[in-house]
Amino acid sequence: MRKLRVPAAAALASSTVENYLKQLYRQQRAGGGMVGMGQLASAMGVVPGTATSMAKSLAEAGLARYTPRNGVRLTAAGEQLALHVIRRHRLVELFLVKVLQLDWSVVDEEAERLEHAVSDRVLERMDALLDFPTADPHGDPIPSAHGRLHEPRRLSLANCPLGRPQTIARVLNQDRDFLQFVESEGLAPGAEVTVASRIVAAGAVKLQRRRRGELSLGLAAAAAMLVAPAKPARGEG
Amino acid sequence: MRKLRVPAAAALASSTVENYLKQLYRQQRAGGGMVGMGQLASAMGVVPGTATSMAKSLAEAGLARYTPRNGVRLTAAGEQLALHVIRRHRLVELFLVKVLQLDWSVVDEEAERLEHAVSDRVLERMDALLDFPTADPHGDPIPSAHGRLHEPRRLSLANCPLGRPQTIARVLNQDRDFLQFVESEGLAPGAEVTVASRIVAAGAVKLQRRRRGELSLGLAAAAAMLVAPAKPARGEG
DNA sequence: ATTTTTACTTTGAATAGTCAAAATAGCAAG
DNA sequence: CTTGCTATTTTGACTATTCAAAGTAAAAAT
Repeated sequence: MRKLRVPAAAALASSTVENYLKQLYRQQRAGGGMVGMGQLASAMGVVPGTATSMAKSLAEAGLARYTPRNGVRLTAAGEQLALHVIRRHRLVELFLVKVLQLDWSVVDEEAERLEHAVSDRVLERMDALLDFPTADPHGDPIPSAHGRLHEPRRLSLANCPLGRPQTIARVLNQDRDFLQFVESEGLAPGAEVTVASRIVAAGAVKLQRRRRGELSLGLAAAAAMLVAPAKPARGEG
Repeated sequence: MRKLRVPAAAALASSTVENYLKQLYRQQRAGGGMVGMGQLASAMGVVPGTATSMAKSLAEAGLARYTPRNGVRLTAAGEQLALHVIRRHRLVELFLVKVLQLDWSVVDEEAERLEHAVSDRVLERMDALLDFPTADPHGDPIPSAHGRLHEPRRLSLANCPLGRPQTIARVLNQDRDFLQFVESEGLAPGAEVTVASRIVAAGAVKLQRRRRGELSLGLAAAAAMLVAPAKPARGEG
């Protein structure tokens, strides 16, 4: 008799571990490779010693590689798990907005708690009910059930060409107030804007909106708004 | 300057504590008052020593009264918290059935995990989306947001009058196989049946269903099916 | 090169929740 | 009363996660 084959995603991680994985995944995306204990610690809101010991545990569990005084990096297994957590998070976010009508500025927060409690069974239902969406309300792509993630590289309002209409594709900053501002100014994903000018020295980006007139953004804010070249609408090309 | 007034339900309990409260609430309903450490322990699947120490913690937190060698009993505060947990559980169950189309035989299980992760904000939305329901898919009444619960005392298939049509009102046993059986035999809440006879010595209850003919149930199963006298349908009174 | 800084690791301790196993209380029989 | 049984309580230990604070290595600065 052969052993029962257990699904790949059967690895059970505590929600603490899930959060570390998620964070590590982000950081190693952003930072290119090894994540330092200092970064990890401050991102997780713990003291550095805690990050060190968690890094070791993850390594022991085969979810990460840890080199003292150098950093951690997820293994393939760790990355898969991270992607599953991210999938849960983003699907839940979209679900909360679409089905429960919550404001997009709060769903990140809510999903943070729910992502650890949603079973595969429930997740599949949400996925189906939402008609297998590919992005969450902030424009963040949703990993597939198999842990595959396609992140198109995009320009932002801070570095896209001037004078050409752009569609807001993704908002990187999940801060509540920021999102509320973005929404109130009509800059949610899907909105169309043109960057009129940039004064880098002053750190300001001047936008031209479709029917709302001008708006100035700080450079940091502009960099958090990813865009895609707008499809020329009928009668405009 | 006066202190900010914090909402009553602000007490934060770990999910472990929430589970103990829920369990305690049930047991002291069923058993009349004090709950013994043995009962609590076996209901929670822990050793008696663990129950003792948790009982003490609950007492320290003001959620229960604990008398050594006698038992625990929830305080008013503990009962309120328990009712909030039960509200979350039951609302989530109904949501899973109605919105996510999960089978009622599995929602108890799922709600067990979600009930600790659903915020008030999310819960209110579910409540509204479900149009403020008063019972979950098993017929269990849903406590109000203020922690009030109305449990009509009901007869069961094991003790209701013979020969009179009854409507299934509530199924007390949440066991997956049992629920699947109940459903497949057309005995879900809302169904109408008549108890034809009871042979107590043999522990058997014979039912007459609307258009499905006879069915025999064990006494334990019958006792788990609560009923209400059926409203005489038009043309039958 | 030697010092200083910064980042990291280690160590010791705390909390929540748990178990195993030893100690004990209360009661039931004799 | 004394023995025994059962339910309960205690004690000691263990895991996961965390912090504070002391120790250390590598990099930066002089």
